[in-house]
Amino acid sequence: MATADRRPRPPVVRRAGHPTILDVADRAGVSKSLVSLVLRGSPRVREEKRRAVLRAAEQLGYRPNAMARSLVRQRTNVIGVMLSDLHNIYFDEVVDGIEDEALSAGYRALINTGSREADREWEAIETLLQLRTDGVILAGPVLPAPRIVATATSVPLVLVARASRWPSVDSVTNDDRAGARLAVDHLVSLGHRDIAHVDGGQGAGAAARRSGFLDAMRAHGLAGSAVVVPGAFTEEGGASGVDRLLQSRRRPTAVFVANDLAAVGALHAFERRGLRVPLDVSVVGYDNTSLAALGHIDLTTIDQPKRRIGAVAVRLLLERLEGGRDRARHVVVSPSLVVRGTTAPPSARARPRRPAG
Amino acid sequence: MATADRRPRPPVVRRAGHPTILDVADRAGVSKSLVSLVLRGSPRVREEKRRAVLRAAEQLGYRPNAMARSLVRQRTNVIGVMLSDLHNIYFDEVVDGIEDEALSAGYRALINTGSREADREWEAIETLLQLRTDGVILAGPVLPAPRIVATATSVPLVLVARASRWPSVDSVTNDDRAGARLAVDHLVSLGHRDIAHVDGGQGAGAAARRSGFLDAMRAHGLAGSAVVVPGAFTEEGGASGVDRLLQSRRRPTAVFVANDLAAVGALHAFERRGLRVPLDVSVVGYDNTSLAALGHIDLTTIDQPKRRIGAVAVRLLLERLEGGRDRARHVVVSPSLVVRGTTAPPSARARPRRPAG
DNA sequence: ATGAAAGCGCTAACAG
DNA sequence: CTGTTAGCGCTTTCAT
Repeated sequence: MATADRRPRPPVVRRAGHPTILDVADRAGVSKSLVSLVLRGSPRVREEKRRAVLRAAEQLGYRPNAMARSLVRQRTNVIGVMLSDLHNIYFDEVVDGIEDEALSAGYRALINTGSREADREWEAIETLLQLRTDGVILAGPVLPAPRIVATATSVPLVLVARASRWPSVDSVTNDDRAGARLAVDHLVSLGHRDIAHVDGGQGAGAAARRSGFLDAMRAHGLAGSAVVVPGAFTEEGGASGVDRLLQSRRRPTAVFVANDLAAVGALHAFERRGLRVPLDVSVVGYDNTSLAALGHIDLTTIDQPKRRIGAVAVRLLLERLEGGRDRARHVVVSPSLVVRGTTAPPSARARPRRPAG
Repeated sequence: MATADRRPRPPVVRRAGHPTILDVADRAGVSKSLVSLVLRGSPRVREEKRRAVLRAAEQLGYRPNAMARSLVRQRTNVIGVMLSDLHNIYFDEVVDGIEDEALSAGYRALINTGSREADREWEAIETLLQLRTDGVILAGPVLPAPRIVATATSVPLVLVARASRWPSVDSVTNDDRAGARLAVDHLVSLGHRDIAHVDGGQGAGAAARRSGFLDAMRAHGLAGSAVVVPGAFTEEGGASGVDRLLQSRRRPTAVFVANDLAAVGALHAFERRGLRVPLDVSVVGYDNTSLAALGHIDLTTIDQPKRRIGAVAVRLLLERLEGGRDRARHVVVSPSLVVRGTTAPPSARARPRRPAG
């Protein structure tokens, strides 16, 4: 009756670690297959045994081993997210969108960060891939494009917030040119004509926002007064851009800054020079991060539908994973204007007051 | 010679998926054991074969399957991080600390978020555990304590930024009472006597900061003028706290707010009433998040050594994992004062100006 | 120095 | 409806 002696030695002693499906089977007095069936909610198990299994699992504190399962299933049901920079609050909401969408499709999202360094980004991605996540979302990578393209050939991958000039890689981005246009239109409609742009340097989308700005100014017949100064997607970048602006002969009445953080830097730079926003000068940011919404900052800005961007990224992944899509897709979502307190019509400006210090 | 026919049918066709160690072995003309040895850098392999294996792996684009490896090794070398709230910038730096320390110990940190909801937190933890991460760090959980305690008995777990009253659970926190004292000492040394505290409600550490504030005031013989109004760890919480404060007969000359975000809300509330900071009133925050450091905000605050907190959390985990520690440890780190632009000596205050609107 | 074989914990046919 | 069996990809004795 006992088949035990066919195997070298049936281990009598249980490992110290987690209980396995076998422990549950023993305790419930059934085979491990039965346990597997019950645990996965198969309908064709006798109620009696089902309960026995469930009880045994409960008592043992059984917790399925996802690795073992994934190993045989050949899929993990997890989506890996390589978050280049945890400190960039822009991505907070994108990740929210990713998680919600993933969850409702039966996937989990696991995040690994890259500290905005190419090497660490790569390690993060590699970790995710070795874990065999079913797909990978790259949120704002600084990684050189060729590596991304190469990776994308072997695993479903979508790029977020970084336009891919490589048509083979899925991506979802916002329309930066359109966003810049919204900013300019808003300022022009308030009556501004001397509008400057503090750009985002090499940052993702910066080039498009810059040219969008110039196009829009041109469209309004304002090409002559359009000024662009170099900046960056940082507080410091916005501040130094404004400093440069204030050195020039003709001070703009409004400034469109490449993103919210830089806009806050700009705010501070104006403040330091004794210029009041929006009385003396109007400021528009980009992204509509939580920073812009703070009452103390109250920044007029261009909103990106960040949660939706995240959700779409997941959709794209699922299309490949479950829909068998093959051709790359590039989704571009529309930004919109959010008017807050840093923009107003240009006024007869008071002579700039020098701060006390 | 061929042993092939012992197996039902040696699969001639390779799966579509990733190449395996076996593919590499075939290509290099060695056994899979040899490949395993080479890949793990064993010294006792003939140079010739080693190179053959490496080349084959390279050509195939072989990527080890971490799940398969972990399954047999019985450890994953990953530390799971349950991040309750991705939007709380306080944790950005803590996670930096976690990652650095983990990396230098040969571990990877994988993040799963909880959206500050108990249920989702639990799912996040469960996911991590089913993945068999070697240990788990809970960053700011809102989860009911009993579950945490129960989990901690079956897997190395450390709590961050939430003091555990359950001595069995490792934790690392900052000394909130000491921090509150630093804030009060600073304000008193500037000459303030009428100091109020906008508290953090039910938030983690709020109670300790509150009582720390009261103790410190008492120590300065200022118990009589110490006022505490309810608030929360949110912008709104800080603003409403200040609103309440301004309704009372005697306006304080300085306010210690429960955290930076709330302090920014307080800043705005004062601003709305036409009160200037720090001319009319001084404000101190807590945490020294990146928000406080923005030039436009420039908040005096209490710094928590956030990266170190993260690093210590990993250390605690490793002590259990590799050092076999058994008794729980509770590490408390010291906060420090960071003076910026929102605090100044109290002045003969101008009568509060009402804003135009 | 290298290969054969036995699993790690689980799922999935495939019998009965 | 339930148990048997053969792996998933990899590590690890144990022989050779």
